[in-house]
Amino acid sequence: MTPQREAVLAAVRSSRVHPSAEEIIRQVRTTSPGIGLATVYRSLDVLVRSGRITELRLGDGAVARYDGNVRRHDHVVCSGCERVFDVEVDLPSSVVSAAGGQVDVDIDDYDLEFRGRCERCRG
Amino acid sequence: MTPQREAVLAAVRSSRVHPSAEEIIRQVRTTSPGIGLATVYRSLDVLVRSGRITELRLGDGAVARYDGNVRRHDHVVCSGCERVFDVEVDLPSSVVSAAGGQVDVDIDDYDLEFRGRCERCRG
DNA sequence: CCCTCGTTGAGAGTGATTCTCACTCTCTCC
DNA sequence: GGAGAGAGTGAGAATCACTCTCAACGAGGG
Ligand SMILES: [Mn+2]
Ligand SMILES: [Mn+2]
Ligand SMILES: [Zn+2]
Ligand SMILES: [Zn+2]
Repeated sequence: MTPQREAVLAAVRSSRVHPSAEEIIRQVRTTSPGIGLATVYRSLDVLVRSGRITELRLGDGAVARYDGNVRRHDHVVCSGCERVFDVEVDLPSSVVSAAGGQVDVDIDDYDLEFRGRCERCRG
Repeated sequence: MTPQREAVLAAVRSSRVHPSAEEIIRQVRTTSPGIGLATVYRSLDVLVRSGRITELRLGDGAVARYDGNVRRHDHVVCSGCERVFDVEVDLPSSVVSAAGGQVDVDIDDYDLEFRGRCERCRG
């Protein structure tokens, strides 16, 4: 762990919005102004690989978002403003085994993403 | 519907592999050799907007994949070979309402993606 | 025929991410 | 208290999947 990686990790952990790389870079540069773009992307990769953060591809998948909460949880994405909210729901294991019963794949994980309109985007 | 759009639709519908744009282009060019890249992307966009096909962002989300099956169903992705399989599971509506109860968002849809290793990639 | 307009194909452009490379640190190990 | 090795860095070029621009085309209605 280098100072740059610590700074990136701190930025991801302290954010509540599932930030994109660009948002992370802006945040990190407030305290480490000289950090390079490539270093931030490399740090994110190192942190994801080591399980300290999670990478999310939500919505149209155009940009990666990062999550400092590595406990299993799911997300709700507003289709208006694209904000991402955390939810903790539990998918009955019968659903997972039903899926596993239909294809010859050992399922070991899943991602569940809900979509809808938030209160601001409803009106 | 122009001949190009028909050709793209036919290619997506006849594929069983949730093809990417590149795979679709290759297939379409076997019967319509002159079709342009931009036309294929535009056709895919038209077909998605009109609800005749679905766009999927699976796995790392780097490339879009398309699905001629527009009935609601879910997918299992092999983390070894990245092949995509269809499954029909039903998510209890209590799970959706549990999610909706935790955030102020009117949830109207969800995507559920399972991950695991297929029989080929296990050994 | 002739106009209009939606569509097309080629190629340039875009945006997020990744790669390359010269340079700098931080460790050993004399 | 250097010397060398190796990991890590920042700048900028490169990549990749798409998206845009634009001149040309082509069906359909006067
Ligand atoms: Mn989260
Ligand atoms: Mn499918
Ligand atoms: Zn919203
Ligand atoms: Zn496989």
